[in-house]
Amino acid sequence: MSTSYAGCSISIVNGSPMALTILALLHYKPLHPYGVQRLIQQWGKDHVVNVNQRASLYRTMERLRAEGLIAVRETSRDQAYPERTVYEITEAGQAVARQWITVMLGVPKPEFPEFPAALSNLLLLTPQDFLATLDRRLAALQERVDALDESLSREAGLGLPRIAMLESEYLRAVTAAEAQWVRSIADDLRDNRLPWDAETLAAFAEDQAP
Amino acid sequence: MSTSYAGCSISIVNGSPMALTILALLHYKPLHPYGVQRLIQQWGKDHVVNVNQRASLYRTMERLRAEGLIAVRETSRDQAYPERTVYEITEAGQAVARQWITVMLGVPKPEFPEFPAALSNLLLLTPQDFLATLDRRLAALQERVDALDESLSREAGLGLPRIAMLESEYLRAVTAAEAQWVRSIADDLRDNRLPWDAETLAAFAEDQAP
DNA sequence: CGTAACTAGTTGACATGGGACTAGTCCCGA
DNA sequence: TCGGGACTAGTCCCATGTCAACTAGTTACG
Repeated sequence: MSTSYAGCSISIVNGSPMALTILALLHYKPLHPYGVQRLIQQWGKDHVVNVNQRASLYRTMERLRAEGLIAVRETSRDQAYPERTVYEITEAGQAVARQWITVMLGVPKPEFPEFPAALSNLLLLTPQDFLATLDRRLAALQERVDALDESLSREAGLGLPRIAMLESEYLRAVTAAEAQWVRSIADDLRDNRLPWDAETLAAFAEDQAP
Repeated sequence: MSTSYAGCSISIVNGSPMALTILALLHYKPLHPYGVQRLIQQWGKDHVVNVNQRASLYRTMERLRAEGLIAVRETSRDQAYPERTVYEITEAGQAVARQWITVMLGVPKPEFPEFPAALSNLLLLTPQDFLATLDRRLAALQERVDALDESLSREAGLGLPRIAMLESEYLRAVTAAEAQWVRSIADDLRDNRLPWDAETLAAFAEDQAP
């Protein structure tokens, strides 16, 4: 499951938050899938990895095993509990994890979030509806920022070093920026600094694609 | 394909950038799938909707048709070209589009981008590697901001009203915020304001999960 | 003692994204 | 005039991710 280009063999499996986090946790100690889930929740990382739906978790770990990045250490049956398969990371897994994290950090991935897509189809709404909706979003964003601030100061209170909180710091920064932008647009709209001429737009559309 | 709660029937199909954009374009005029793709590219919206892979486009339109949000207007065969199926929006489609856009604007969707996930597993890297990687990301982000600035000023030059450029404005704002954060972290790291004590972290991990 | 919540893992349906492939048409230059 | 490259239009497969439900045993609580 790997191709080689010019002698440099690269793994085909592409990184994902889920897969990287699993490798990182197994780097720390061998675990069974459910243990991975609990650790992620315990360390409060469930804001960066979607681990609430276990389906992806089990599927991803099976995939990593098939690729040889992790290996079964033991399958222990604790009384009548379902069988737990404990995995450990392989050397290949350690190398790939380092490779993935480098790419994920260094290359911003083009993503297609819903909000800008909705923004580009504003003509379907009235300015009044738009304004009300922006206010709803703003409130939700503000809540998120507050929650991040709280968890940041809680973790700082525990004496955690700053590098251990960078992901929350980052999320806080971009969420706050989004909130600020939304607020400025809402203000412009309220004060009539954002002319809403549906006709001009329609005319442009006619022009461009007859 | 719809459930009703307390008499208020809501559609099961959940919105997506792709689906909303299709409905919006068909609201403007009937089109066949390939025409939708061209129109999106022509209007420069391919930064907010991933339309380069046609597979999703055809699948989504088939789904919308099955749900009754769009309908086949005609299937015309232009000489020896493959058969083109032209779709038009239905009344249900218009209502659902308005509903979707309200939700997509008003409710920030929890997303799990790669960057924070990678940030939370920094221990796999050396500070030197991390710094080099941040610089790569910063350069890429700066390029994006420049490209957005350029397209904004080009569109403004054409006389397009500001509401027609909100999505680029938004992307510019959040991308610039991300770039600024990355730069500040890189600077802190360079000036040793970001202590990198792997041992302290490991000790914490031991404490929390024995 | 019963029921609710937790532990663990599984399954199926469905959506998205990337890449490749077919197959015909049109244009441009050697 | 012939061949290559670009465009038109649609299809298929694979990998991955998300949601929701289902099983089935365990612990806790009233």
